[in-house]
Amino acid sequence: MVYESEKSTNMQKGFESKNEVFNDMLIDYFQLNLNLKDYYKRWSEADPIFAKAAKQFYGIRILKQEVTENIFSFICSSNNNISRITSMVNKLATFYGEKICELDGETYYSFPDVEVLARGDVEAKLRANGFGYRSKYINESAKFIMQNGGNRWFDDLKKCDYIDAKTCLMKLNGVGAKVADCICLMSLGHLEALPVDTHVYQIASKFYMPQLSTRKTVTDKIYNDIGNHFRELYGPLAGWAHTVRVIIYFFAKYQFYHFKA
DNA sequence: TTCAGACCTGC
DNA sequence: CAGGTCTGA
Repeated sequence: MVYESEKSTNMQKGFESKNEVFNDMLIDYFQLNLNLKDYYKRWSEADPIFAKAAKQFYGIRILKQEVTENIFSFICSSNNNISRITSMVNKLATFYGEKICELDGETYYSFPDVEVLARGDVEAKLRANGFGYRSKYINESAKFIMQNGGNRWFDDLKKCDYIDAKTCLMKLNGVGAKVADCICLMSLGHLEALPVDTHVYQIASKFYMPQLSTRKTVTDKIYNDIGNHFRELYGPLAGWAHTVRVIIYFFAKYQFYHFKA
C-alpha cells in the first residue's frame, strides 16, 4: 500500500500518479472499500457459530479476480481435484498465453485471450493433454463468447446484476450454477452469490439445515435452498460471509487432524 | 421441475 | 472419490 508519508516524498514526475494507480488496483483487488469490521459484527450477531470461530480469523477478504481467467479456471474445476486443476490452468497459460518473464529459471505466461482459446484446434490439443471432457467445455465456451461479441460480451456481463449475470454465464457450456456463482462472487462483485459445492452441502446439512434430504449429489433444489438460507441469515454480502464460514470450517478440521497426529 | 448416471483423469 | 455439468426420462 502507499502511505501518505511516502506520497509526499515521491514528487518526481509520474511517480505519484503511478503509485496511485497501483494503490487503486490493490484497493480494487482486495475490495478494501468494504468495511469488514461492521460486516463481521453483523454476521457474528446473525450466527453464533460464525461468531465463535471468526474471532481467530478476522480479516478474510474476497479477491476481485480477472473475469476471463476465472471463467476458464472454474470450468476446469468441476468434478475435479485441486492439484489437477492447478496443472490444467498452468497448461492453458503455457500453451496459449504470452510469455511475461523468466525468474529463477522458470518462465511465466499470461492467461490466454478468449480469442486464442476459441481456435479450432484447441479442443483436440487439450484432450491430448489430459483435460478430459472439459476440453470441449473450454473450446466451446470461448467460441460462444467470441460469437456473441467478444469484448462486448464481457462489458455487458459486467453491467448485469447478480441474477442476470448468473443466467448469462450459465449459457456457457461447462458452466453450471456453482461455477457461475464462483465467477459472480470472485470476479463480478456480486457478493450475495453463494457457490454451493459438495463441502458446503455437508456443512449446511450438518450445522444449519438438518431437514435437508440426504443425497449423493447437490440437486438444483438443494442448491437454491442452501443459497437462500444463507442469504437470509447473513444478508446482502452472504457470499462473502459464507466463504469465511467455509474457510473457518476447513481450518478447524485441519487443526483437528493436526492435533490428533 | 426434479433427479439419477455418465463423464476424463489421476491419486 | 475429487471444490459439477449435461443429458434424458
